[in-house]
Amino acid sequence: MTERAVTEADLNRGFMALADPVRRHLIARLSRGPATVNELAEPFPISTQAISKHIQVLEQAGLVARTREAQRRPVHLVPERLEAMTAWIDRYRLVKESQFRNLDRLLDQDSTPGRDRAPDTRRRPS
Amino acid sequence: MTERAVTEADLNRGFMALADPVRRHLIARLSRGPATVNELAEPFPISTQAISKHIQVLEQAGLVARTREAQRRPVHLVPERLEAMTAWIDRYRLVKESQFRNLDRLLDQDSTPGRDRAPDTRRRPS
DNA sequence: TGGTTGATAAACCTTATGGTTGAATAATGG
DNA sequence: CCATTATTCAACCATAAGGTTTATCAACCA
Repeated sequence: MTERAVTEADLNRGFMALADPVRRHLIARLSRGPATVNELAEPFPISTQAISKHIQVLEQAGLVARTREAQRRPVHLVPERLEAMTAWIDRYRLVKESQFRNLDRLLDQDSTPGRDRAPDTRRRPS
Repeated sequence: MTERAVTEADLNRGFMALADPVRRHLIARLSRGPATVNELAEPFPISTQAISKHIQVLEQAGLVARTREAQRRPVHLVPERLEAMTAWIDRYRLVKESQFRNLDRLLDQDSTPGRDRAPDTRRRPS
């Protein structure tokens, strides 16, 4: 079924697509079923053209697809790319707190012999 | 435990942060343990200042945090925000194929489903 | 056929992003 | 103190992102 590998560019476009709140709302709406551009645009205070552009962004990210229904172009969700994105995140989100604890040791073996621990002199907020 | 709710702006910054391949590589590197800015910058063909800015983006997204170790500012991963992002995606990626099958029926009955609210998510003016 | 509906295209504007270089800041170690 | 190391700040530049408005395309229907 054309299981093309997810590229870096796919992740760029995928995460960029989800970085916009309008597009996240569109995803949420489409998770309840397909909708046309006008239907999707209705709740938003921006123009239909802007929504159309958002849908193009989602489509190029592989998150949605469009079909043809008379004059309308119903949009529906394509969940596979979302799965690939969670798969990416899940590789890195399972980090143990102990890695933070290893901080001093990791830095010590680098170059500096400073055994005395650093005082908590974080930069003063301006 | 400082369990502040994840806001829309948090998701904006979080997904935007992951939309850049350099920052994703930084996340991958940091998932293996903390590192300083110079260490993080070393594999990349761009300036250390650029990496520093990337780290600031990740920090403002809540994905990493910095401590102080002598002159160095070791960076470590903060996995909680990544978890929140997968949680967001997981709400919508579990879409049945049947929803696509319902396409024609949904469009025929001219229903405008789920008019819950109009989210005003316009880009904020300066 | 021609009008209406649904959606996109094109041109444009403003702001954000990601990079650069050069200078400044902070802490360490002679 | 002073030089060195690590990092950030500041100014600048090119391009992309998100919005607008106007115009165009495509398909239905009266």
